[in-house]
Amino acid sequence: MSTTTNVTSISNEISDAPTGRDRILSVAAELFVAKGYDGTSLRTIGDAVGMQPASIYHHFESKDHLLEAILDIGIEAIGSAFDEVSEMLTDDTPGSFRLEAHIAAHLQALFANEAFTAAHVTVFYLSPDSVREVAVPARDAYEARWTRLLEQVVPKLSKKARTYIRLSLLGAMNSTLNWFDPENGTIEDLASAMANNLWNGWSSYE
Amino acid sequence: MSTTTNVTSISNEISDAPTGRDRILSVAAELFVAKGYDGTSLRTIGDAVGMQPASIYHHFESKDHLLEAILDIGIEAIGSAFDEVSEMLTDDTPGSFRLEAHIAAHLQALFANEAFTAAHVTVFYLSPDSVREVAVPARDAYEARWTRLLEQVVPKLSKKARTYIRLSLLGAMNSTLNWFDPENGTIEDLASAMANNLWNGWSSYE
DNA sequence: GTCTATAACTCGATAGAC
DNA sequence: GTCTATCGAGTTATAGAC
Repeated sequence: MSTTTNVTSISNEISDAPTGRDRILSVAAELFVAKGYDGTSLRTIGDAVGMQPASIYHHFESKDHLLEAILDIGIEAIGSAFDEVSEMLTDDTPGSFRLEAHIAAHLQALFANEAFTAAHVTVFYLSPDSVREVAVPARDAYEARWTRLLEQVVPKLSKKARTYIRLSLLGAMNSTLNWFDPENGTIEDLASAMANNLWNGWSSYE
Repeated sequence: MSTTTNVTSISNEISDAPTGRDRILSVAAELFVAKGYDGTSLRTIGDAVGMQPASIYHHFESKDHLLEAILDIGIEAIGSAFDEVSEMLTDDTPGSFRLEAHIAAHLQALFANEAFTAAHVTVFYLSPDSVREVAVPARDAYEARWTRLLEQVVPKLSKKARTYIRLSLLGAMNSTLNWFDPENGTIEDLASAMANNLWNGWSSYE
C-alpha cells in the first residue's frame, strides 16, 4: 500500500543502526516530536545524522515529503498493532478483555516506534495542509477500527455516545506521551488500569 | 498575583473590541494555537492586528514574553473556573456531581477564553524552555486542585491509580479541542456524558 | 550519494523619526 | 504609541562538482 519504507523493515533496521534514508527518517521523527516541525531545520537534522542539509534532498523531495513519509510509517505501525491483536481474539472474547488488549496495543505502539507513531499525536496538527491531507485517509481508517470495536463492545450505547467515548479514550491514551514514563512502570499495568477504570467505573472507589 | 492583564478585564474587553496590548494578546493566542509558536511570525501577528511588527515591541519585550503573558492569562482563567465551581459545592455534594461540575468547568474554560486556555494544551509543549519554566508553577497549582478533588471523590483508589485517572481524564478533556464542535452540541451534554461514563463504567452498555 | 556554494527569502529584533 | 528602514542570522531549496 505504502510507497515508503514499511514499518517492519524500519523496526528491523533500528537495531542495525540504519543509514541513509532510514536514518534520516528516524532522526527527523525524533526531532519533529521534540522540537516541532517548524522548530526543526534541515540543518539540525543534517547535523544529527552527520550529513549536509543538501544531501537530504537526494532522499526526499522536500521537508514536507519527509514529514509525509514519517506520518505514513507511524500510522502503518499503529494500525498493524491493532490488527495483530484483533487476529488473536475470537468473537466470544469478553468485551473487557478486547478493550484492554487494544488499549495495550495502542499504548505499546505509541512508545515503541521511535517517534513515528507519536508524530501523529503532536506534529500532525501543525503540519502543512498538503501533508495533513495525505495523512488523513490512513488516520481515518485507524479510527474506523476503533469505531467498529466499540460497536461490538458497547452495543447498547447510542452512536453519539460511542463517538464521545471513542474520542475521549483516544485522547486519554495519546496524552500518555506527555506524562507516562515507561521506565517508571509497565505499559501493561497502565493499560490494565485504564481499561479497568473505564469498564467498572469510578463509583466503586467512592 | 499576575503582573499581566487579568482574565476578567480581558473577557470584558473582548466584546469592546480591545485595542493595543489586549488585542495583540487575543490575536496572537489564536494564531499560536492555529499555526504554532514557531509557525507564527510577528509580521503575521502585526498584519492581523493592523500594526507593524516593530510596534509590538512597545507592548512586549520579545516574542517569548508575549507567549508568557498568553499562558499566564490562560491558566488563570481555567483555575478561576475550577475555584468558582468549588465555592458552589458543599462538602456533602455527591462525588459524581462534583466530578461532573468540574469537568464542565474545565471544558467551558477550554472553549470560552479565546485561545488563552487552549494554548496550554498545544503551544505550551513546544514553547522555549524559558517560557515553559515560567508557566510550570501555575500549571502545577492547577493540577494540584484536581489531585485534591480526586482524593475526596475516589478515596479508596491507590495514589498511583489516582494519578493515572487524573492524567487520563485531563488528557481526554483537553483532546476535545481536536474533535468537539460547540456548534454541534452543548458542552453541558459533553461533560455529562464524560462524567457518567467514567462514574458508572462501560460494562452497563455491554 | 555526498559535498560546497549560494540564491531567494523570512525571521526576531533594533534604531530613530514623528 | 506607531511608524519606516534595516541588520544579522536563519530558513528551504537549487546548481553543479566529485
